[in-house]
Amino acid sequence: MVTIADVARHAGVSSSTVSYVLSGKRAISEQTRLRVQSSVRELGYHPHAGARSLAARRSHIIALMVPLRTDVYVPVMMEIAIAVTTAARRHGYDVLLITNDEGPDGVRRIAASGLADGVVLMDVELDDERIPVLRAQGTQAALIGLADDGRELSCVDHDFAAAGALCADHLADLGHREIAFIGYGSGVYHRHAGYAERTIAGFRGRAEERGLRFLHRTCEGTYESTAGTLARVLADRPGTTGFVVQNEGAIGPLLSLLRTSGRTVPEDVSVVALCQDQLAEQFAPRLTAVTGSAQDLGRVAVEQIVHRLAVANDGGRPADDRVLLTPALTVRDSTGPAPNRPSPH
Amino acid sequence: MVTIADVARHAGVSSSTVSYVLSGKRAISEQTRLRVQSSVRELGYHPHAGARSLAARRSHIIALMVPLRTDVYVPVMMEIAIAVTTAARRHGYDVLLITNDEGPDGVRRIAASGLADGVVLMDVELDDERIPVLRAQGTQAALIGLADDGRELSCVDHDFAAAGALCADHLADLGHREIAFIGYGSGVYHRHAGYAERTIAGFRGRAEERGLRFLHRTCEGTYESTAGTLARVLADRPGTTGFVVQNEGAIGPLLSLLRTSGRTVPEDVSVVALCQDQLAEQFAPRLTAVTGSAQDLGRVAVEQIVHRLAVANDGGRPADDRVLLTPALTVRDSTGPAPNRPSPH
DNA sequence: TCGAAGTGTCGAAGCGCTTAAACAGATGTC
DNA sequence: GACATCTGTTTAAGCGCTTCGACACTTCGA
Repeated sequence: MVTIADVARHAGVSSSTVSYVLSGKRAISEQTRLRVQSSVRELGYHPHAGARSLAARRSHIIALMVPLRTDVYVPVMMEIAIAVTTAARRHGYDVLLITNDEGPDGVRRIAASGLADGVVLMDVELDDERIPVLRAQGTQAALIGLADDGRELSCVDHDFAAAGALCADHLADLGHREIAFIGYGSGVYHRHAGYAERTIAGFRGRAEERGLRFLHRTCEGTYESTAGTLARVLADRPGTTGFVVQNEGAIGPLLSLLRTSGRTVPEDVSVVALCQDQLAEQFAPRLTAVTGSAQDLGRVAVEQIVHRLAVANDGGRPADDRVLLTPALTVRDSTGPAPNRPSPH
Repeated sequence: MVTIADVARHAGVSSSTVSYVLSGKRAISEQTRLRVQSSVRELGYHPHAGARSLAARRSHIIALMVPLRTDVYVPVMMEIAIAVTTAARRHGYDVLLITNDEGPDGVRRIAASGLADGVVLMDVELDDERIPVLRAQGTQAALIGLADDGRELSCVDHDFAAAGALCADHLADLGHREIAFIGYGSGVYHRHAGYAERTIAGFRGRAEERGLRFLHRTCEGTYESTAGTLARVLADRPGTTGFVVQNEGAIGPLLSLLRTSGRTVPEDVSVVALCQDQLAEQFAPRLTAVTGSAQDLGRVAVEQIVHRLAVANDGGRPADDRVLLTPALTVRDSTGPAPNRPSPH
C-alpha cells in the first residue's frame, strides 16, 4: 500500500505538504505542487479512506436510503440512485446504499459511526419516522419527496401538482370535456403518498378551472385491474374522451383495452401519461406524457447535501430548502382534438 | 460522539476489553461482557467506521459496481442491488454503490483507498477490462455474469442455457413443432453478451434434440420493432405456433399484436417468456415463464466475497468458484397444446 | 535598518480504533 | 511449595491521515 509518507519521500517534502497539496487548504509553491502531483501519479497514490475520515472527521460518503418495496416505478428509482451516485462523485463523494428495512436505526447507525457525512432519503412519507432521528443526531440530509415538517431540512421533489395541472390544460385545450384519471392502487392513496395526492389535487384544481368533468379511479396496474377500472369508467361516463394515466403498469393494458373496445387513439380518445419519456416512446401510438427528470431529482438532492455540509463545516446552520422541479409535457401521438360527436349528457 | 473510551470508562474496564467484547476475538468473562454490552447500549455506542478500518485494515464495505446504461431489464438490476445490500448487512458489511462509468479506474480507486474490502461487479462482459485490475490489485471480487477467464475469481450467474432448454422442452412437450425465438436487439448479440448467447445456444441444442424447427429473430423491444419482427416471422414461417420471448420490452407488444392479428393465446399460439415471475403475472393471459432468482444472484455474490475475504484473512488463497443458478419454468395461461391444424409446410 | 507582515514548509499531536505483548491472579501439576 | 498453565484484563504501539502552531525566509513600509 502506498501511503502519504511514500509520496512525501518520493517528492522530497514532508507529508503535511503532500496533504496540503491534495487538499489545497494552504498555499503551496507551484514548483512543489507539481513535484508532489507527479509523485502521486507515479506511485498511484490514493489516500486511505479510513485514515482520512478519522483525521478529518468527514468520510466523504453520502448514504442513500432506498425503499425496499415500493409503489414507485422501479426504473425511476434506479435512475435516481444512479444520478445520486454520479452527482456525488462529481463533488468528491461516494455513495453508500442502504435499504429502508433498517429503518430509523439504519440512519442512527450510519450517522453515529461516522460512515456517512449525510443521508439522502428516498420515498419519504409525509410523517416519516426517520426524520426525528435526523434532527436528534444533527445529521445532514436531503429528502426526495416532501415531508410534513420541512423545518431545517432540504427537500426536493417533482411539482406533481403542476404535472396534474398540465394534463388538465392539455386535454382542455384540445376540447375534451370528460376526463378519466387512472391513478395508483387504492393503497397508495390510503397511505397518503404525497406524490399521488398532489398530482390529483393539481389535476382537480385545473380541471375545475377549465370546466372539465372528471372521474378519479384507482387502478392496481395489472391487466385485470385496468380492465375493471376501464369498464367502470365507461359505464359511469360513456362520453369520456380523455384519459390521464399515472400508474405505469396500467398504460399497456389501457391501450390494449381501448383498442379491443373499438376506440382508436387519438381519434376517439386521447391518452396522457404521467411517466418517463423513455417509457412513453415505447407504446403505439407514442404517448403524450408529462415528465419530470429523475436525474435532476438525484442531482439536486446531492447538491443540497453538499451545500449543507459546507455550511455546517464553516460553523453555520444550514437553512431549510425546498425545491420543486417543474415538469414538462411532451406532445406525441396519443392526444388529439376531442371528437365532434355530441357528449351524451 | 461516543467513543470506545467512553464505553470503557462507563463499564469500568479498559478500551481494549471493550474492543474484545465487540469483536469476540478473545475470551472475556460473562460478567464483564454483560457490563460492557449494557454500557454500549446505554450510551448508544457505534464504533467509528474510519478508525476501525484504519486500525483493522478492513472497511467492512463491499463495493457494488452497476452498469450505467444496460440492456438488462432495470427492475432486475435493482432487485440484485437490493439483494446484495441486504445480504451484505447480514454479514456485517455495508455496500458502496459505484457506477460503471468510472471503469477500471473506479476499481483501482476503491481498492487502493481501502474504501471497500471487495467488489461485486454486475454486467460483466466476456472480456472485461476491470478483471486485470482486480488481479493486479489482489482485490477480492465476485462477478455477476460469467467472465471469459475465471481463474482465481468467483462468478455467479443464471444457467441461461438451461433456461433456453426448458423453453424448448416445454413447447415440444405440448406438441409444438415450429417455434420463433424473439431475442434481444442485434446490438446485444454483436457485443457477445453472455446471457443472450447462452440462452439461445441452450434453446438451439434442445430444440434440435427434440426435432423442433425454429427461427431466432432479434427485436429491440419497442412496439414498432416487435411488429416488424413478428411480421417477418409469420411471413417466413406461417406455421409457427410457439413463441419464446427473452426481451422484456417485446412481451406487451407481442401479445397485443397476436391478438390484433386474430391469434388467441394459448389456443392458436403459445408464448413462453424469459422474465421474472412478477412481470409474467401482469399480462393477460398470465405468462408461462422461465425465471431465475435475481435475489439469489445477489446473495450468492455476497457470500462468495465474504468467503474469499475470510480465506484471504487467514492467509489463504481463495479458489475460483463458479455458481450457476438453476432456472425454473412456471406454467401459466399462455401455453397450451399445439393446435391440430396441419402445419402448412 | 529594523520590525511587521506574508509566504511556504515542516514537526508533531491526535483522530478512535485494533492487537501484540505483558501482566496479574487463579488453577493445576509434580 | 515451586513452577508451569490458563484465563481475563491492561498497556501501549501503531494504523495513515489532517491540521495547528512553529519556523525560516522573503518582502515591505517606515
